[in-house]
Amino acid sequence: MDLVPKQQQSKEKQEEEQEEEMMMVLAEHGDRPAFGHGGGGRRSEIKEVDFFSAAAAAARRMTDDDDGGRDEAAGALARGCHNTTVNTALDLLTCRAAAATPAAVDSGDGTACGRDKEVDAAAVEGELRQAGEVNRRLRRMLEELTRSYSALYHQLIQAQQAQQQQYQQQQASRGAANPMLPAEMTGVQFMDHGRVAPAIAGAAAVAPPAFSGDKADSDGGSGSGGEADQNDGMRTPGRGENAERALAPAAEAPLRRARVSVRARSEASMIRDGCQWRKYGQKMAKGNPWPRAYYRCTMATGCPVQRCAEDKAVLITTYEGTHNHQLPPDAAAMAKTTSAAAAMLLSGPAVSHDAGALFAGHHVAAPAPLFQYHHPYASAMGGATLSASAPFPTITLDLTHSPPPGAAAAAAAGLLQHYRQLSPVPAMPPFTMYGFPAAAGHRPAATLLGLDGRNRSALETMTAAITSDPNFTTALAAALSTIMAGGAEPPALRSGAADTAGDGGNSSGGIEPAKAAAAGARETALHALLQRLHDSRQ
DNA sequence: CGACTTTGACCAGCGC
DNA sequence: GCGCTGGTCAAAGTCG
Repeated sequence: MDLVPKQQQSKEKQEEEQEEEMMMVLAEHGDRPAFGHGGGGRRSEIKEVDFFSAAAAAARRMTDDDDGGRDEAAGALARGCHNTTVNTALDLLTCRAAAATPAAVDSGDGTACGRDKEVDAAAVEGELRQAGEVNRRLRRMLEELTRSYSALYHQLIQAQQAQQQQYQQQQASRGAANPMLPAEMTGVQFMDHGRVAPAIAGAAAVAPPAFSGDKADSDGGSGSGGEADQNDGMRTPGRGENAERALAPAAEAPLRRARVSVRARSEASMIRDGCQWRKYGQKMAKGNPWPRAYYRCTMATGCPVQRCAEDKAVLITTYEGTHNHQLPPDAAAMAKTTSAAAAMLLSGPAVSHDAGALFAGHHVAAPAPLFQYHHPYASAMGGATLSASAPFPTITLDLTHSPPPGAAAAAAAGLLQHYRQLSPVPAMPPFTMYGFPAAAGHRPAATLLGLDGRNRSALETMTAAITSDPNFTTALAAALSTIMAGGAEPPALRSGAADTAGDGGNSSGGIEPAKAAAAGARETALHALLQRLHDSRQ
Protein backbone atom coordinates (compact mmCIF):
# COMPACT_ATOMS: atom_id res chain seq x y z
CA MET A 1 0.00 0.00 0.00
CA ASP A 2 1.87 2.95 -1.11
CA LEU A 3 2.12 5.69 -3.59
CA VAL A 4 4.12 3.71 -6.08
CA PRO A 5 2.55 1.93 -8.99
CA LYS A 6 2.17 -1.71 -8.30
CA GLN A 7 4.26 -2.81 -11.20
CA GLN A 8 7.25 -1.19 -9.60
CA GLN A 9 6.71 -2.66 -6.25
CA SER A 10 8.51 -5.94 -6.62
CA LYS A 11 11.66 -4.31 -7.83
CA GLU A 12 11.41 -1.70 -5.19
CA LYS A 13 10.85 -4.25 -2.55
CA GLN A 14 14.28 -5.61 -3.29
CA GLU A 15 15.65 -2.14 -3.06
CA GLU A 16 13.81 -1.68 0.17
CA GLU A 17 15.34 -4.77 1.61
CA GLN A 18 18.77 -3.64 0.57
CA GLU A 19 17.92 -0.29 2.03
CA GLU A 20 16.90 -1.83 5.29
CA GLU A 21 20.01 -3.93 5.41
CA MET A 22 21.96 -0.76 4.92
CA MET A 23 19.98 0.88 7.66
CA MET A 24 20.77 -1.93 10.00
CA VAL A 25 24.44 -1.76 9.26
CA LEU A 26 24.45 1.96 9.66
CA ALA A 27 22.48 1.74 12.84
CA GLU A 28 25.08 -0.56 14.27
CA HIS A 29 27.53 2.22 13.77
CA GLY A 30 25.32 4.77 15.27
CA ASP A 31 24.62 6.45 12.02
CA ARG A 32 21.28 7.41 10.70
CA PRO A 33 19.96 7.58 7.23
CA ALA A 34 20.59 11.01 5.94
CA PHE A 35 18.19 12.86 3.78
CA GLY A 36 20.07 15.05 1.48
CA HIS A 37 23.37 16.67 1.93
CA GLY A 38 26.22 15.12 3.67
CA GLY A 39 24.88 11.92 4.99
CA GLY A 40 28.13 10.84 6.46
CA GLY A 41 29.46 9.18 3.36
CA ARG A 42 26.22 7.69 2.35
CA ARG A 43 24.83 8.56 -0.98
CA SER A 44 23.71 12.08 -0.97
CA GLU A 45 20.31 11.41 -2.37
CA ILE A 46 17.88 8.67 -1.85
CA LYS A 47 15.92 7.35 -4.70
CA GLU A 48 12.75 7.08 -2.74
CA VAL A 49 11.60 8.38 0.52
CA ASP A 50 10.49 5.63 2.78
CA PHE A 51 10.03 7.16 6.13
CA PHE A 52 9.29 3.99 7.92
CA SER A 53 11.39 1.18 6.67
CA ALA A 54 14.23 2.44 8.75
CA ALA A 55 12.07 2.57 11.80
CA ALA A 56 10.76 -0.89 11.14
CA ALA A 57 14.24 -2.23 10.61
CA ALA A 58 15.40 -0.57 13.76
CA ALA A 59 12.46 -2.03 15.62
CA ARG A 60 13.27 -5.49 14.34
CA ARG A 61 16.88 -5.09 15.17
CA MET A 62 16.14 -3.94 18.62
CA THR A 63 13.57 -6.62 19.17
CA ASP A 64 16.16 -9.23 18.38
CA ASP A 65 18.48 -7.75 20.85
CA ASP A 66 18.69 -9.36 24.23
CA ASP A 67 18.93 -6.13 26.07
CA GLY A 68 15.79 -5.43 28.00
CA GLY A 69 15.92 -1.73 27.45
CA ARG A 70 16.17 -2.22 23.77
CA ASP A 71 13.33 -4.64 23.79
CA GLU A 72 11.24 -2.10 25.50
CA ALA A 73 12.27 0.54 23.04
CA ALA A 74 11.59 -1.71 20.11
CA GLY A 75 8.23 -2.61 21.48
CA ALA A 76 7.38 0.99 21.94
CA LEU A 77 8.53 1.75 18.46
CA ALA A 78 6.55 -1.05 16.96
CA ARG A 79 3.50 -0.10 18.92
CA GLY A 80 3.77 3.41 17.76
CA CYS A 81 1.84 2.64 14.64
CA HIS A 82 -1.08 1.33 16.58
CA ASN A 83 -1.50 3.40 19.61
CA THR A 84 -1.18 6.93 20.66
CA THR A 85 2.04 6.73 22.53
CA VAL A 86 4.98 8.75 21.44
CA ASN A 87 7.92 6.92 20.09
CA THR A 88 11.15 8.63 19.62
CA ALA A 89 13.06 5.56 18.65
CA LEU A 90 15.81 6.62 20.92
CA ASP A 91 18.17 4.20 22.44
CA LEU A 92 20.00 6.64 24.53
CA LEU A 93 20.11 4.61 27.64
CA THR A 94 22.87 2.60 29.00
CA CYS A 95 22.59 -0.19 26.51
CA ARG A 96 24.88 1.49 24.08
CA ALA A 97 27.31 2.48 26.69
CA ALA A 98 27.23 -1.02 28.05
CA ALA A 99 27.81 -2.45 24.64
CA ALA A 100 30.79 -0.22 24.26
CA THR A 101 32.41 -1.28 27.44
CA PRO A 102 35.25 -3.75 27.46
CA ALA A 103 33.20 -5.93 29.73
CA ALA A 104 30.49 -6.25 27.19
CA VAL A 105 32.93 -6.88 24.41
CA ASP A 106 34.94 -9.46 26.20
CA SER A 107 32.25 -11.16 28.14
CA GLY A 108 31.81 -13.84 25.56
CA ASP A 109 35.46 -14.49 25.17
CA GLY A 110 36.52 -15.66 28.53
CA THR A 111 40.14 -16.16 27.60
CA ALA A 112 41.35 -12.63 27.21
CA CYS A 113 40.01 -11.28 30.43
CA GLY A 114 42.89 -10.50 32.62
CA ARG A 115 42.65 -9.22 36.13
CA ASP A 116 43.11 -5.64 34.97
CA LYS A 117 40.23 -5.97 32.67
CA GLU A 118 38.08 -7.36 35.42
CA VAL A 119 38.94 -4.39 37.53
CA ASP A 120 38.19 -2.08 34.67
CA ALA A 121 34.93 -3.81 34.05
CA ALA A 122 33.95 -3.48 37.67
CA ALA A 123 34.84 0.17 37.60
CA VAL A 124 32.85 0.72 34.46
CA GLU A 125 29.90 -1.16 35.86
CA GLY A 126 29.99 0.97 38.93
CA GLU A 127 30.15 4.01 36.79
CA LEU A 128 27.23 2.81 34.79
CA ARG A 129 25.22 2.16 37.90
CA GLN A 130 25.93 5.66 38.99
CA ALA A 131 24.90 7.00 35.66
CA GLY A 132 21.75 4.95 35.83
CA GLU A 133 20.96 6.42 39.19
CA VAL A 134 21.46 9.90 37.84
CA ASN A 135 19.27 9.00 34.97
CA ARG A 136 16.52 7.81 37.28
CA ARG A 137 16.71 10.97 39.29
CA LEU A 138 16.53 13.04 36.19
CA ARG A 139 13.54 11.13 35.05
CA ARG A 140 11.80 11.64 38.35
CA MET A 141 12.54 15.31 38.19
CA LEU A 142 11.20 15.61 34.72
CA GLU A 143 8.11 13.67 35.64
CA GLU A 144 7.47 16.20 38.32
CA LEU A 145 8.04 19.00 35.87
CA THR A 146 5.59 17.31 33.60
CA ARG A 147 2.93 17.10 36.26
CA SER A 148 3.41 20.71 37.14
CA TYR A 149 3.06 21.71 33.57
CA SER A 150 -0.02 19.62 33.10
CA ALA A 151 -1.69 21.25 36.07
CA LEU A 152 -0.81 24.69 34.81
CA TYR A 153 -2.01 23.89 31.36
CA HIS A 154 -5.37 22.79 32.61
CA GLN A 155 -5.66 25.97 34.59
CA LEU A 156 -4.97 27.88 31.43
CA ILE A 157 -7.61 25.98 29.56
CA GLN A 158 -10.16 26.67 32.23
CA ALA A 159 -9.30 30.34 32.20
CA GLN A 160 -9.59 30.47 28.44
CA GLN A 161 -12.89 28.72 28.46
CA ALA A 162 -14.20 31.15 31.00
CA GLN A 163 -12.95 33.99 28.86
CA GLN A 164 -14.57 32.53 25.82
CA GLN A 165 -17.88 32.12 27.54
CA GLN A 166 -17.70 35.69 28.59
CA TYR A 167 -17.02 36.71 25.03
CA GLN A 168 -19.88 34.65 23.72
CA GLN A 169 -22.24 36.20 26.17
CA GLN A 170 -21.14 39.64 25.12
CA GLN A 171 -21.55 38.82 21.46
CA ALA A 172 -24.91 37.20 22.00
CA SER A 173 -26.24 40.26 23.70
CA ARG A 174 -24.67 42.61 21.20
CA GLY A 175 -25.25 40.97 17.85
CA ALA A 176 -28.46 39.00 18.02
CA ALA A 177 -29.47 40.46 14.69
CA ASN A 178 -26.15 39.78 13.03
CA PRO A 179 -26.38 36.75 10.76
CA MET A 180 -22.60 36.42 10.69
CA LEU A 181 -22.43 35.77 14.33
CA PRO A 182 -22.41 31.99 14.26
CA ALA A 183 -19.45 31.90 11.93
CA GLU A 184 -17.62 34.34 14.07
CA MET A 185 -18.31 32.39 17.12
CA THR A 186 -17.05 29.21 15.65
CA GLY A 187 -14.03 31.05 14.52
CA VAL A 188 -13.33 32.07 18.02
CA GLN A 189 -13.83 28.59 19.24
CA PHE A 190 -11.53 27.37 16.59
CA MET A 191 -8.81 29.49 17.96
CA ASP A 192 -9.47 28.50 21.45
CA HIS A 193 -7.23 25.91 22.93
CA GLY A 194 -10.29 24.04 24.03
CA ARG A 195 -9.44 20.45 23.86
CA VAL A 196 -12.80 18.98 23.24
CA ALA A 197 -14.80 21.94 22.17
CA PRO A 198 -17.34 20.81 19.60
CA ALA A 199 -16.38 23.61 17.31
CA ILE A 200 -12.90 22.24 17.05
CA ALA A 201 -14.13 18.86 16.04
CA GLY A 202 -12.57 19.36 12.68
CA ALA A 203 -9.23 19.87 14.22
CA ALA A 204 -9.73 16.95 16.47
CA ALA A 205 -10.49 14.85 13.48
CA VAL A 206 -7.34 15.95 11.87
CA ALA A 207 -5.39 14.73 14.76
CA PRO A 208 -6.20 12.12 17.30
CA PRO A 209 -8.50 9.78 15.44
CA ALA A 210 -6.09 9.29 12.63
CA PHE A 211 -3.27 8.87 15.05
CA SER A 212 -4.57 6.12 17.03
CA GLY A 213 -5.30 4.18 13.98
CA ASP A 214 -8.69 3.91 15.46
CA LYS A 215 -11.51 3.40 13.17
CA ALA A 216 -11.66 7.04 12.53
CA ASP A 217 -15.09 8.26 12.02
CA SER A 218 -13.21 11.28 11.02
CA ASP A 219 -14.72 12.25 7.82
CA GLY A 220 -13.20 15.52 8.55
CA GLY A 221 -14.62 15.34 11.95
CA SER A 222 -17.69 17.21 11.18
CA GLY A 223 -19.86 14.23 11.00
CA SER A 224 -21.45 15.98 8.13
CA GLY A 225 -20.41 16.06 4.57
CA GLY A 226 -19.56 12.44 4.88
CA GLU A 227 -20.60 11.60 1.38
CA ALA A 228 -18.50 14.32 -0.09
CA ASP A 229 -15.56 13.18 1.91
CA GLN A 230 -16.03 9.61 1.08
CA ASN A 231 -16.16 10.21 -2.61
CA ASP A 232 -13.78 12.95 -2.89
CA GLY A 233 -11.26 12.33 -0.32
CA MET A 234 -11.41 15.36 1.74
CA ARG A 235 -10.06 17.67 -0.75
CA THR A 236 -12.78 18.96 -2.94
CA PRO A 237 -12.31 22.63 -3.35
CA GLY A 238 -14.10 22.52 -6.64
CA ARG A 239 -17.57 21.28 -7.18
CA GLY A 240 -17.36 18.81 -4.40
CA GLU A 241 -16.55 21.51 -1.97
CA ASN A 242 -19.75 23.28 -2.66
CA ALA A 243 -21.69 20.28 -1.59
CA GLU A 244 -19.44 19.90 1.37
CA ARG A 245 -19.86 23.47 2.37
CA ALA A 246 -23.56 23.15 2.06
CA LEU A 247 -23.50 20.29 4.47
CA ALA A 248 -20.85 21.41 6.83
CA PRO A 249 -20.98 24.25 9.28
CA ALA A 250 -19.35 27.36 8.00
CA ALA A 251 -16.33 27.21 10.18
CA GLU A 252 -15.43 23.63 9.50
CA ALA A 253 -14.11 24.02 6.00
CA PRO A 254 -11.18 26.10 7.19
CA LEU A 255 -10.57 23.62 9.92
CA ARG A 256 -10.14 20.84 7.47
CA ARG A 257 -7.93 22.84 5.23
CA ALA A 258 -4.85 22.90 7.31
CA ARG A 259 -2.10 21.35 5.29
CA VAL A 260 0.94 19.43 6.23
CA SER A 261 3.70 19.66 3.74
CA VAL A 262 6.58 17.24 3.79
CA ARG A 263 9.69 18.17 1.92
CA ALA A 264 12.10 15.40 1.20
CA ARG A 265 14.80 14.69 -1.25
CA SER A 266 13.65 12.12 -3.69
CA GLU A 267 13.98 11.27 -7.32
CA ALA A 268 10.79 9.36 -7.19
CA SER A 269 7.57 10.94 -8.27
CA MET A 270 5.97 10.32 -4.97
CA ILE A 271 6.80 9.39 -1.47
CA ARG A 272 5.90 6.10 0.04
CA ASP A 273 3.92 6.57 3.15
CA GLY A 274 2.02 3.36 3.45
CA CYS A 275 -1.20 4.45 1.84
CA GLN A 276 -2.55 3.53 -1.54
CA TRP A 277 -2.88 6.49 -3.82
CA ARG A 278 -4.38 6.97 -7.19
CA LYS A 279 -3.41 9.73 -9.50
CA TYR A 280 -6.33 11.67 -10.79
CA GLY A 281 -4.80 14.71 -12.33
CA GLN A 282 -1.67 16.56 -13.20
CA LYS A 283 -1.12 20.20 -13.87
CA MET A 284 1.71 22.46 -14.66
CA ALA A 285 1.82 24.92 -11.85
CA LYS A 286 2.80 28.43 -12.63
CA GLY A 287 6.43 29.11 -11.91
CA ASN A 288 7.17 25.48 -11.41
CA PRO A 289 8.91 23.55 -14.18
CA TRP A 290 7.75 20.30 -12.64
CA PRO A 291 4.18 19.18 -12.85
CA ARG A 292 2.00 19.05 -9.84
CA ALA A 293 0.27 15.76 -9.57
CA TYR A 294 -2.89 15.05 -7.68
CA TYR A 295 -3.37 11.83 -5.89
CA ARG A 296 -6.26 10.46 -4.00
CA CYS A 297 -6.18 7.80 -1.40
CA THR A 298 -8.09 4.94 -2.86
CA MET A 299 -9.03 3.94 0.61
CA ALA A 300 -10.93 7.18 0.98
CA THR A 301 -8.80 10.25 1.23
CA GLY A 302 -6.66 12.23 -1.16
CA CYS A 303 -3.64 14.37 -1.20
CA PRO A 304 -1.80 16.36 -3.83
CA VAL A 305 1.85 15.80 -4.50
CA GLN A 306 4.05 18.46 -5.91
CA ARG A 307 7.59 18.57 -7.06
CA CYS A 308 9.60 21.42 -5.78
CA ALA A 309 10.16 24.19 -8.26
CA GLU A 310 13.57 25.07 -6.98
CA ASP A 311 15.07 21.65 -6.91
CA LYS A 312 14.03 18.69 -8.92
CA ALA A 313 15.31 16.40 -6.23
CA VAL A 314 13.04 17.86 -3.63
CA LEU A 315 9.66 16.31 -3.47
CA ILE A 316 6.94 18.21 -1.70
CA THR A 317 4.02 16.20 -0.54
CA THR A 318 1.14 18.08 0.89
CA TYR A 319 -1.40 16.26 2.95
CA GLU A 320 -4.75 17.66 3.63
CA GLY A 321 -7.59 16.18 5.57
CA THR A 322 -8.03 13.00 7.46
CA HIS A 323 -8.42 9.44 6.46
CA ASN A 324 -11.89 8.17 7.16
CA HIS A 325 -10.92 4.56 7.37
CA GLN A 326 -8.56 2.31 9.17
CA LEU A 327 -4.98 2.62 8.10
CA PRO A 328 -2.29 0.03 7.72
CA PRO A 329 0.52 0.45 10.22
CA ASP A 330 2.86 2.10 7.79
CA ALA A 331 0.25 4.53 6.64
CA ALA A 332 -0.81 5.17 10.20
CA ALA A 333 2.72 6.18 10.99
CA MET A 334 2.70 8.89 8.38
CA ALA A 335 -0.85 9.80 9.22
CA LYS A 336 0.23 10.29 12.78
CA THR A 337 2.97 12.60 11.77
CA THR A 338 1.03 14.64 9.30
CA SER A 339 -2.19 14.85 11.18
CA ALA A 340 -0.35 15.66 14.36
CA ALA A 341 1.31 18.48 12.55
CA ALA A 342 -2.05 19.61 11.30
CA ALA A 343 -3.44 19.38 14.78
CA MET A 344 -0.62 21.45 16.11
CA LEU A 345 -1.24 23.96 13.41
CA LEU A 346 -4.93 24.09 14.06
CA SER A 347 -4.96 23.94 17.78
CA GLY A 348 -1.67 25.42 18.77
CA PRO A 349 -1.05 29.02 19.63
CA ALA A 350 0.11 29.83 16.15
CA VAL A 351 -3.35 29.03 15.00
CA SER A 352 -4.38 32.27 16.42
CA HIS A 353 -2.44 33.94 13.74
CA ASP A 354 -3.43 31.53 11.06
CA ALA A 355 -7.01 31.75 12.03
CA GLY A 356 -6.74 35.45 11.82
CA ALA A 357 -5.78 35.04 8.21
CA LEU A 358 -8.36 32.44 7.62
CA PHE A 359 -11.10 34.53 9.00
CA ALA A 360 -9.93 37.72 7.47
CA GLY A 361 -12.97 39.69 6.72
CA HIS A 362 -14.73 38.38 9.73
CA HIS A 363 -14.68 40.14 12.99
CA VAL A 364 -12.73 37.61 14.85
CA ALA A 365 -11.66 38.48 18.30
CA ALA A 366 -8.37 36.78 17.85
CA PRO A 367 -6.07 36.78 20.80
CA ALA A 368 -2.67 38.17 20.12
CA PRO A 369 -0.33 35.64 18.61
CA LEU A 370 1.65 33.97 21.30
CA PHE A 371 4.43 32.81 19.07
CA GLN A 372 6.06 33.70 15.87
CA TYR A 373 5.91 31.33 13.02
CA HIS A 374 9.57 30.71 12.91
CA HIS A 375 9.96 30.12 16.55
CA PRO A 376 13.06 28.53 17.98
CA TYR A 377 11.56 25.14 18.50
CA ALA A 378 10.65 25.01 14.90
CA SER A 379 14.33 24.93 14.33
CA ALA A 380 14.71 22.32 16.97
CA MET A 381 12.20 20.26 15.12
CA GLY A 382 14.66 19.84 12.37
CA GLY A 383 13.07 22.11 9.86
CA ALA A 384 9.41 22.28 10.73
CA THR A 385 7.96 25.63 9.89
CA LEU A 386 4.54 27.11 9.98
CA SER A 387 3.19 29.33 7.33
CA ALA A 388 0.25 31.62 7.41
CA SER A 389 0.48 32.31 3.75
CA ALA A 390 -2.70 31.83 1.86
CA PRO A 391 -4.63 29.95 0.93
CA PHE A 392 -4.39 27.55 3.83
CA PRO A 393 -2.33 27.37 6.94
CA THR A 394 0.44 24.95 6.27
CA ILE A 395 3.02 23.30 8.39
CA THR A 396 6.08 22.09 6.57
CA LEU A 397 8.30 19.32 7.78
CA ASP A 398 11.51 19.77 5.94
CA LEU A 399 13.52 16.60 5.62
CA THR A 400 15.71 17.84 2.86
CA HIS A 401 18.58 18.88 4.99
CA SER A 402 20.09 17.96 8.26
CA PRO A 403 21.34 20.77 10.41
CA PRO A 404 25.04 21.04 10.98
CA PRO A 405 26.39 19.53 14.17
CA GLY A 406 25.73 21.88 16.99
CA ALA A 407 22.80 23.48 15.33
CA ALA A 408 20.44 21.04 16.92
CA ALA A 409 22.05 21.58 20.27
CA ALA A 410 21.79 25.28 19.85
CA ALA A 411 18.18 24.89 18.85
CA ALA A 412 17.49 22.81 21.90
CA ALA A 413 19.12 25.34 24.13
CA GLY A 414 17.19 28.06 22.39
CA LEU A 415 14.05 26.08 22.84
CA LEU A 416 14.60 25.89 26.55
CA GLN A 417 15.38 29.54 26.74
CA HIS A 418 12.38 30.37 24.66
CA TYR A 419 10.18 28.25 26.81
CA ARG A 420 11.43 29.91 29.95
CA GLN A 421 10.51 33.24 28.52
CA LEU A 422 7.10 32.23 27.38
CA SER A 423 6.14 29.79 30.02
CA PRO A 424 3.43 32.00 31.51
CA VAL A 425 1.44 30.94 28.51
CA PRO A 426 2.57 27.41 28.01
CA ALA A 427 2.18 26.04 24.59
CA MET A 428 4.21 23.78 22.41
CA PRO A 429 7.63 23.93 23.99
CA PRO A 430 6.59 21.92 27.01
CA PHE A 431 5.38 19.18 24.76
CA THR A 432 8.68 19.05 23.09
CA MET A 433 10.58 19.14 26.29
CA TYR A 434 8.50 16.56 27.95
CA GLY A 435 8.96 14.28 25.07
CA PHE A 436 12.55 13.96 26.10
CA PRO A 437 12.18 12.14 29.35
CA ALA A 438 9.49 9.97 27.90
CA ALA A 439 11.80 9.05 25.13
CA ALA A 440 14.78 8.48 27.32
CA GLY A 441 12.78 6.31 29.62
CA HIS A 442 10.99 4.47 26.83
CA ARG A 443 7.75 5.32 28.46
CA PRO A 444 4.64 6.49 26.79
CA ALA A 445 4.54 10.21 26.99
CA ALA A 446 0.81 10.13 27.32
CA THR A 447 1.17 8.15 30.47
CA LEU A 448 3.67 10.55 31.83
CA LEU A 449 1.82 13.62 30.92
CA GLY A 450 -1.75 12.60 31.12
CA LEU A 451 -2.16 14.39 27.86
CA ASP A 452 -5.37 14.69 26.06
CA GLY A 453 -5.53 13.86 22.39
CA ARG A 454 -4.65 17.29 21.17
CA ASN A 455 -1.62 17.68 23.34
CA ARG A 456 -0.56 14.19 22.58
CA SER A 457 -0.80 14.83 18.90
CA ALA A 458 1.27 17.92 19.23
CA LEU A 459 3.77 16.02 21.25
CA GLU A 460 3.94 13.35 18.62
CA THR A 461 4.53 15.94 15.99
CA MET A 462 7.36 17.42 17.89
CA THR A 463 8.95 14.15 18.75
CA ALA A 464 8.59 12.82 15.26
CA ALA A 465 10.23 15.88 13.89
CA ILE A 466 12.88 16.07 16.54
CA THR A 467 13.92 12.48 16.32
CA SER A 468 14.40 12.85 12.63
CA ASP A 469 17.31 15.03 13.48
CA PRO A 470 20.46 12.95 13.35
CA ASN A 471 21.99 15.25 15.87
CA PHE A 472 19.20 14.80 18.29
CA THR A 473 21.40 13.07 20.78
CA THR A 474 23.57 16.11 20.83
CA ALA A 475 20.56 18.29 21.19
CA LEU A 476 19.26 16.21 24.03
CA ALA A 477 22.58 16.35 25.74
CA ALA A 478 22.63 20.09 25.41
CA ALA A 479 19.07 20.41 26.66
CA LEU A 480 19.60 18.22 29.68
CA SER A 481 22.88 19.79 30.55
CA THR A 482 21.25 23.17 30.23
CA ILE A 483 18.64 22.12 32.71
CA MET A 484 21.24 20.84 35.09
CA ALA A 485 23.78 23.55 34.64
CA GLY A 486 21.39 26.43 34.40
CA GLY A 487 19.55 25.35 37.47
CA ALA A 488 16.65 27.18 36.05
CA GLU A 489 13.76 24.98 35.26
CA PRO A 490 11.03 26.65 33.40
CA PRO A 491 9.46 29.08 35.81
CA ALA A 492 6.14 27.40 35.66
CA LEU A 493 7.75 24.26 36.86
CA ARG A 494 9.70 25.53 39.74
CA SER A 495 6.97 25.76 42.21
CA GLY A 496 6.54 22.57 44.04
CA ALA A 497 8.59 20.59 41.63
CA ALA A 498 11.95 20.84 43.28
CA ASP A 499 10.95 19.18 46.50
CA THR A 500 9.23 16.25 45.02
CA ALA A 501 11.96 15.85 42.51
CA GLY A 502 14.24 14.67 45.23
CA ASP A 503 17.79 15.78 45.05
CA GLY A 504 17.70 15.49 41.32
CA GLY A 505 16.28 18.93 41.02
CA ASN A 506 18.88 21.60 40.79
CA SER A 507 16.54 24.10 42.26
CA SER A 508 17.47 27.59 41.40
CA GLY A 509 16.53 29.56 44.42
CA GLY A 510 18.93 29.57 47.37
CA ILE A 511 20.60 26.24 47.19
CA GLU A 512 22.68 25.42 50.18
CA PRO A 513 26.38 25.01 49.54
CA ALA A 514 26.30 21.29 50.19
CA LYS A 515 23.43 20.87 47.84
CA ALA A 516 25.16 23.00 45.28
CA ALA A 517 28.23 20.83 45.50
CA ALA A 518 26.15 17.73 45.11
CA ALA A 519 24.43 19.28 42.18
CA GLY A 520 27.77 20.10 40.66
CA ALA A 521 28.87 16.53 41.04
CA ARG A 522 25.71 15.32 39.45
CA GLU A 523 26.16 17.74 36.66
CA THR A 524 29.67 16.49 36.05
CA ALA A 525 28.46 12.94 36.06
CA LEU A 526 25.68 13.81 33.73
CA HIS A 527 28.01 15.55 31.35
CA ALA A 528 30.26 12.52 31.36
CA LEU A 529 27.33 10.27 30.69
CA LEU A 530 26.01 12.44 27.93
CA GLN A 531 29.44 12.71 26.39
CA ARG A 532 29.76 8.98 26.44
CA LEU A 533 26.38 8.52 24.89
CA HIS A 534 27.22 11.04 22.28
CA ASP A 535 30.56 9.45 21.52
CA SER A 536 29.06 6.02 21.32
CA ARG A 537 26.74 7.20 18.62
CA GLN A 538 29.44 8.62 16.47
C1' DC B 1 -10.63 -7.26 -18.05
C1' DG B 2 -9.76 -4.43 -14.32
C1' DA B 3 -6.83 -1.14 -12.33
C1' DC B 4 -4.19 2.61 -13.20
C1' DT B 5 -2.19 6.70 -15.77
C1' DT B 6 -2.50 10.39 -19.01
C1' DT B 7 -4.43 14.44 -20.67
C1' DG B 8 -7.61 17.81 -22.33
C1' DA B 9 -11.76 20.00 -20.81
C1' DC B 10 -14.38 22.02 -17.36
C1' DC B 11 -15.40 24.66 -13.19
C1' DA B 12 -14.72 27.96 -9.44
C1' DG B 13 -12.11 31.43 -7.12
C1' DC B 14 -9.53 35.47 -7.40
C1' DG B 15 -7.35 39.69 -8.96
C1' DC B 16 -7.36 43.44 -12.13
C1' DG C 1 -16.45 41.18 -17.03
C1' DC C 2 -12.32 38.94 -18.28
C1' DG C 3 -8.38 36.27 -17.90
C1' DC C 4 -5.44 33.49 -15.05
C1' DT C 5 -4.78 29.73 -12.04
C1' DG C 6 -5.70 25.77 -9.19
C1' DG C 7 -8.24 21.75 -8.80
C1' DT C 8 -11.22 18.02 -10.59
C1' DC C 9 -13.53 15.18 -14.02
C1' DA C 10 -13.73 11.75 -17.35
C1' DA C 11 -12.56 9.60 -21.65
C1' DA C 12 -8.83 7.32 -23.80
C1' DG C 13 -4.74 4.78 -23.46
C1' DT C 14 -1.58 1.48 -21.05
C1' DC C 15 -0.26 -2.49 -18.57
C1' DG C 16 -0.22 -6.91 -16.27
